Amino acid sequence: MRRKTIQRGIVHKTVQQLDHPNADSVYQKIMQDYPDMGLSTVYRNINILVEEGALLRLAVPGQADRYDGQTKPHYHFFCDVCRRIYDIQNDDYDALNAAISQKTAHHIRAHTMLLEGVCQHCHEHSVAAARED
Amino acid sequence: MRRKTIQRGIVHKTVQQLDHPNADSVYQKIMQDYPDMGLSTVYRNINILVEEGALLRLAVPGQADRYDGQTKPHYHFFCDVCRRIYDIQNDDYDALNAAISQKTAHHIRAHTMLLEGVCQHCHEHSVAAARED
DNA sequence: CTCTCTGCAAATTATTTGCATGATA
DNA sequence: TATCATGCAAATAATTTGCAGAGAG
Repeated sequence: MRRKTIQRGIVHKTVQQLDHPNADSVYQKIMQDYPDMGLSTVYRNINILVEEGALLRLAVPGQADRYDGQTKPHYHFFCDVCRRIYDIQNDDYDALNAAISQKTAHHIRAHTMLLEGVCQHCHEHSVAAARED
Repeated sequence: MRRKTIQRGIVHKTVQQLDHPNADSVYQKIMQDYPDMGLSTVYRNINILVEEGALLRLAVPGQADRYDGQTKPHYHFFCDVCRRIYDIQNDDYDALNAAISQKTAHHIRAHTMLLEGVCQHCHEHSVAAARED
């Protein structure tokens, strides 16, 4: 039987407090309040939480995996420039869902779509930079 | 000036011959015909080809990166059960593109959407297995 | 008291890098 | 012949595992 531990609760709460963190960011944050927790405990509990469906694991190109503690169905957008992950909610989520053909797959897991490109914020930055040339 | 090398051509061709391979699969395949090529040469040239846009890098959860040598715009579907990657073409590609709101992002890079779930093939298998119980 | 979980250190996997040598413009 | 690329081995980064002891049921 699997026990519910203090450490797992802390890991879960910390992932939810941060913005799509990787395992090391979670560890660093936890260290501030509980300096005795080990990195492998963070990894072990993250894996258990993902297995239980309490966290979502996001694979991003060329980086450590990120985690998401949000439980409401949504998708993700990864900005190639700032490497931030944005949640795709509501209208956009519904539109994408409607477009997914049942031919392709039997079942698309909620949450797990990852789009990739340049976010509005970074785009405006690059346009502004170009004007200065 | 970057030179065009024999090895880079071999790496490119080999990725195209295989079905969304990881770097090691590409290396193993190349070894059969060119046993003197080094693994780091495979990695180095894969990275150059990705940078040039000749290959696409796909990050999948809990595994080594996969590569795709197809240049026509398309998206991807990763089956959580068999861990195969399927290309999403034509009709489905157009429908997904139409659903992507400009609110979310300035520009979604072609090719880079990764859906995740259970493919038709694995779904039928699991239904058949359930009938036998 | 038993058995799971933890923290640490060592192991593993995927990928990158330093360097002496080989190949190409 | 000056550079750039290669192959090898060592280095690095992310993650997992083995194990002795702590803690919960």
